Amino acid sequence: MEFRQISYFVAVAETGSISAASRQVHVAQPALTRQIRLLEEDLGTRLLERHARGVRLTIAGKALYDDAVQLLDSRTRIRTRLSSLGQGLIGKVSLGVTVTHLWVPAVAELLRRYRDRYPHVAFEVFPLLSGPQLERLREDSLDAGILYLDSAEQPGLETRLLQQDHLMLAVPETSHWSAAPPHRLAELTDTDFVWGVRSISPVYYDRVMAHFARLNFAPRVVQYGADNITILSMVAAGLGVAIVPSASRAHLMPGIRFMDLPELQTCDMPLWLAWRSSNDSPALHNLVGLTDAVFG
Amino acid sequence: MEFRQISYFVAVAETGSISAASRQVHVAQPALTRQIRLLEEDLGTRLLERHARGVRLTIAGKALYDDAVQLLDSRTRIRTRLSSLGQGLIGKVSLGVTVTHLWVPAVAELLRRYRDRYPHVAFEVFPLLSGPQLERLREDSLDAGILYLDSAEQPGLETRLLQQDHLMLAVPETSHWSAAPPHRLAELTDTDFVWGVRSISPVYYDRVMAHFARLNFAPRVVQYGADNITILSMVAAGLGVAIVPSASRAHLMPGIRFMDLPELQTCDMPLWLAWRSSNDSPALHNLVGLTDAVFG
DNA sequence: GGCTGGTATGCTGATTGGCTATAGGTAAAA
DNA sequence: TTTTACCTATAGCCAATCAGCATACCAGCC
Repeated sequence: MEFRQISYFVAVAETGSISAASRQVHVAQPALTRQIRLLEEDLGTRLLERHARGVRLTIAGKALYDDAVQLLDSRTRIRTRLSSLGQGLIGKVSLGVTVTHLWVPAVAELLRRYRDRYPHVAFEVFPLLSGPQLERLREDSLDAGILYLDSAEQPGLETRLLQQDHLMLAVPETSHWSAAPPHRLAELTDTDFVWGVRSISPVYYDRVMAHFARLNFAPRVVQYGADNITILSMVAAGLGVAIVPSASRAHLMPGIRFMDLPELQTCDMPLWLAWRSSNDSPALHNLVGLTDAVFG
Repeated sequence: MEFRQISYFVAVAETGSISAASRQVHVAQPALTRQIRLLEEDLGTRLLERHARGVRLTIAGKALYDDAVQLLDSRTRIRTRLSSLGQGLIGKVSLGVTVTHLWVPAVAELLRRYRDRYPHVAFEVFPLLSGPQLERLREDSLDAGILYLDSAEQPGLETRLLQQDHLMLAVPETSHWSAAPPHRLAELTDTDFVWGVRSISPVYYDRVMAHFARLNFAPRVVQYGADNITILSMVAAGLGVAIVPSASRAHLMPGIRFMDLPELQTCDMPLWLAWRSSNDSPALHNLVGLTDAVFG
């Protein structure tokens, strides 16, 4: 039983004649006669009653017809599904984004445009910090991530620079710094700082610490926060000032003033899109393409 | 996309290696390599990542695998269904039986044995008189019938003689004939008869009438009944005597005595099994075979 | 560097599938 | 009844396809 024979048989069944079917499928009549006979021999059953004016289906032929149509349908369905999958029009793609950057307009734009353009792709966005993203990329439970990396060269990963973040200062509106912004970090020696925990995002943390070491400045930390939102909440509550990525500006939290300091702006914090080099998902590559369009 | 390629692909997917699959399907490795490549070209998608230690499925390959397995399952399912159908193990068969003969032990035995032997065939038994059976056989809404025919030769039908019925007399137990059975029909000249209506079973009716014409006997009919049961009920009620097929003996109705008369026993009433010659249903032919066994 | 276990490729022979021509059969038309 | 038209079946031939063999090539491993 081969697909060729099945489609011939369906044509014969639908036209009620081998000759008519042969014209329909653009194959000579003897070829069809033979293929039908081969099918019958293969199945061990007569499928047609041959008459002078055409053929009629036997009981077995009728039974086969329905199944045959279904088989052919299955085949075209598989074809179109694979084709859609190949173009990344269906399937699934998962993306990790640091919570901080979910609020950045360009990122939001990316998510929105992807959903608009590929509405049938199951698009899952996971709010994850850089460390967990990297882990899940490596273990293949995440297709792509928007995250901080210590280097563009990541074994087994491909990367693309999205934007260059810097650091900035976040102070409570109630603080005297709010009215009279500092110009140098040194002015903040006696100021209380809210600080991050290293474990949750070592790449970011180490980068900031390295920069501060170069500046020879050691903040007086009075409080630690688990993530950026927590830290900013504490700043808003007046617990102290904080050093945050410039992307945080998108948060628009009440009670906070963001300020740029030249010494902080020189700390480059590149934001990357990363994915496994061996990931052949077209849906993912569409996402990469769209990222180029949005950030390029 | 042909079944050969699909089954090769499934083997490759399951073994994770073209070479291993080639051993499994008993085909040389280059042939498999080529067929897989043809399949990929046909579908316009890469299905395998080739590595030194074997192959891995791509996204498209994984997607195809599930469908491919289903396709192969469908194929074997179709095969077994057609085979069962060919042996008459599944499908449907409809049989008409005259109400009178439903009670005949051999017929009941036939029905029971068919159900036992072919439990998965939808076996429908229709209580119908001979005329309607013949009609429905001709219009193909009945597979077989157990009925009276005016001749064994029926155009378009095949027949088989089941048994030779005769006629007999049915008298009420309350009748004086019950105590002193008649020996000749002539004795019944002044007796009331319950008679059948021609239209419902012309073959039977005409045969009886022809026999009576030969005997030169005209019964005094006081009442007509629509079918055999009705007629017998009237006899039981004492309305008169009746001439009935000998098969009616199986009915065992209270208040009735059946009696044989030589003149009635000479009226042959052959009971036939009949089916359309063009009916190729194996389930039907199994029924015919079983009929031979039961009645043969 | 050689070995091992895998995939890819070129060549050849066998199988298969399709085409043409034609035979044979049956139902409708003449 | 004969003829015609239309259908299926068969035979023979040719082209395309497929499988097998030998071998190249490639990557990891000792």
